[in-house]
Amino acid sequence: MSVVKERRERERAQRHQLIITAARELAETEGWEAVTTRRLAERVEYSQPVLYSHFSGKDAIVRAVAIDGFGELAAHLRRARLADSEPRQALHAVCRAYLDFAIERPALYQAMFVMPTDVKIADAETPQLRAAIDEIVSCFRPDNARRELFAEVIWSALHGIAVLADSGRIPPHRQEERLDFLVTQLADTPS
Amino acid sequence: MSVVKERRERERAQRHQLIITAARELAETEGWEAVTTRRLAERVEYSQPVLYSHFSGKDAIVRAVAIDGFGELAAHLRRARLADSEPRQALHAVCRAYLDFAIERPALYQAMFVMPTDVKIADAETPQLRAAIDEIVSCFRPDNARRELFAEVIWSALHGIAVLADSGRIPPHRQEERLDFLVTQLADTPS
DNA sequence: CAGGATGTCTAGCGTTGCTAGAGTGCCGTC
DNA sequence: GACGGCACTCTAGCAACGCTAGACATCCTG
Repeated sequence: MSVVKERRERERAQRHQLIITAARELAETEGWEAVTTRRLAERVEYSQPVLYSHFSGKDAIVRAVAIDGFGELAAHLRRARLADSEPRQALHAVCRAYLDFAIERPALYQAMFVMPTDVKIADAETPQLRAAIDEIVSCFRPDNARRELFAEVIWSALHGIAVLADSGRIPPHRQEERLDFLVTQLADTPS
Repeated sequence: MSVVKERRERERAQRHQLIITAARELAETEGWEAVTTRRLAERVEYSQPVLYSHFSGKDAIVRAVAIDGFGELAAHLRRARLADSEPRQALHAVCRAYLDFAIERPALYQAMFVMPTDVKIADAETPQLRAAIDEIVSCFRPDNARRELFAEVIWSALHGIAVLADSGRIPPHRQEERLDFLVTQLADTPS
């Protein structure tokens, strides 16, 4: 492979990422309804069709943003978990980190978890998402046979709290109180 | 007011509801992305502009469907709660009823809780939604000072379980197990 | 230096939510 | 009972959307 081709591919990869970050920034500042292919193309200073040489369509761009987000979420949760060694506090820290992540990047969080994408099971298909959830699982002892189930329920609760607060359906204050209650009740498990 | 005018208004109210139910049926059979103003107009056998004489726009139609859903959800939960007199079992029954509702009418549930509407705080503005949530609150003893908070967290968890299962992010089987765990852990509260 | 492949752009298609203005028919008044 | 006016509905069209075809330019290869 020639040197030129390598450079081309490198530039292409850069532009690929540029599109993703541009879409994300546009969504974070003006909301996803403002992310149109025209505005996005203008933002990356190319014409519309180049978007389609990188992604199969707009949905694929949103999905790419979401996958980026999964990786960041996993890192964010891992950092929180390792900061506290006590398992009980670790769960608390991870849960708080999850809610912080959702609240500080609402648009990114939407792309990851509420917008209609076909990112399915939190498993092999998207290892970053699997890794993020595993951070919750890891807060329980390895010999806990039901820790997978516990993590699913805690994740669900966190997700519910995040989206219902974001849409104003539950009052945004008292999030800390809700978090305390959730962890207190779900942390000490019978088994 | 003349008799004719009354009849007109009655017919108009009927058509109003016809639009709402048509939108809902279309969404439930083909998904919300298939609900366009043209298809909806064709379905109610009128031209597009009549929709705008009833609703300010498509969003308002979705919101009307959602509000209808809130009322149904409230009735559904109330029925479940009153079937069991034991408070502990009542909470279990209400939670199961909530998940059933979400799973059996996914499109309606989406309009109510995931699509971007400006239905805000679960309070005065939309009494039907408030009534639905109060069914969860009512599962706790009136002298429980924190029952409002408990209900919010349980609602959040139920919502999370519902949407993550619907989008295939957590395996759809074992919903019963998750429900059991949730109720067992959150039902007996310290206070 | 020509030929071909690669890559980008202009232009446009079909569909979307929504609206203006024409047309129609029904009502209440004299 | 004819008529003027009003309420109502429809046809037609706008701007913006996601997406694509085909022309044009640019660069590497033989």
